[in-house]
Amino acid sequence: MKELNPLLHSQLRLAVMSVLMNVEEADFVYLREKTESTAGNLSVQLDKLHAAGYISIEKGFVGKKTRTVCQITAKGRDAFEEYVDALKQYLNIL
Amino acid sequence: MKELNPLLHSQLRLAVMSVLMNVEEADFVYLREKTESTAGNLSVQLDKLHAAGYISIEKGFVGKKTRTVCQITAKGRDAFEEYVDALKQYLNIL
DNA sequence: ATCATTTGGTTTATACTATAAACCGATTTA
DNA sequence: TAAATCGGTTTATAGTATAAACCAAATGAT
Repeated sequence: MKELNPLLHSQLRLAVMSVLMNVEEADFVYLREKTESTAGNLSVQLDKLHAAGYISIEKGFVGKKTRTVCQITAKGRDAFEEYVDALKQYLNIL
Repeated sequence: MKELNPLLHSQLRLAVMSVLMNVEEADFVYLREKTESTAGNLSVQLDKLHAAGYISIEKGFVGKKTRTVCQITAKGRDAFEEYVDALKQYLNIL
């Protein structure tokens, strides 16, 4: 049986990736609201996705406020699709 | 966003449930081979599924050898289907 | 007959993970 | 000025997955 990429087999990271698959970019606040997660948890999981090269993270400013913008990378896209394929084996459906 | 049932959101438990969804019953050895897991890990995860009421476990004999037979329960079936539905949200593939 | 190996598991130790609480510096509001 | 809010990060902790170590019974080898 194919392995389920453990980096993606996590509720919050999967939710983040799912959002980023369907949008050009998303900032920290938007992701926190969309995934209904706490800022702490989100921060940690974004770091892991970034460390894996699955997303890019850019910190900038809007006026005087910081803004953290995330995008999925090509590698992240591939990994997500592979994860979905592997999952299909486990579910025997979809 | 719907929660992903943490009892099912585990690689091995999900694999076990997936097998049991498609077969009338399965014994320990078959599950170990089919899921390519170690006996220790499988034993622990079967207990958890049993404790949750998702599977039944019957220990008997074939000749002089012990045989542990598992079956998915109605509750397990429901939980599995709900898990799949929730997952679809995360994967955006309705 | 006895020693070693295999079979079918269970228990236990460990390393990893997810998560929220606590925190921080800057900014806005009172 | 003080207090509350915003946008996060760091850290402490509980929970989880996993394999290693173990066990008792059965089988195989000498």
